[in-house]
Amino acid sequence: MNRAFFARDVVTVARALIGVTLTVSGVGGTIVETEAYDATDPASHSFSGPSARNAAMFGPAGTAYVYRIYGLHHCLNVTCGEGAAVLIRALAPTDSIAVMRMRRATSQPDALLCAGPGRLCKALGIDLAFDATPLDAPPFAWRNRHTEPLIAAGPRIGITRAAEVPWRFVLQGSPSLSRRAPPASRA
DNA sequence: CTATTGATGTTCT
DNA sequence: GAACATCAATAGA
Repeated sequence: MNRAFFARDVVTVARALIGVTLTVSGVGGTIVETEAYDATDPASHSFSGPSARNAAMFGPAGTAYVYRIYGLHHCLNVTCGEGAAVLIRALAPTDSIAVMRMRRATSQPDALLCAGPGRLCKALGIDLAFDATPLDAPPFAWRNRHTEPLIAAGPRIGITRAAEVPWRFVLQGSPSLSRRAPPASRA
């Protein structure tokens, strides 16, 4: 993935990331769930303008936006410029699964090691030190998908404002989603 | 299987 | 103070 890949419409990027494989220092998997947020969106951290926390969202496309949520967990986004970003919500583990299992300290099946934004960050070792760092350079690495995935769209998870906007995208049928696929699917 | 609750700290009003 | 792009453990059907 190069910088131009991320510097597009945020919904386009959110859909284009499904099926792409992301690793951090060689640990990771295939992206199966994303959500789009932009500056005109009441649910977005960027809606009320720049702040100390969301500065990365207003920086260049192709950087990480990492924030702490509920005091306990982290969430990873890829920025698309102009206050827009895609939240990476779930991966299907493929690379260095043993490392992810150790970091997560769980007996859950492999498929669930990165099934959720907080779980994903813990498995990949992502914390606030990664905020505002470039995504087109180590430790980040990307592998393009080679076939067009079957994507379903639905409402985003865990928000209260703009709760009906269908900007959550999932790889249909994946066992690694943070929740089941939305009922209404759209290609 | 679904529903509920506690943990925990930063950001925003 | 309240809200928060969450998770794991527990209780009940």
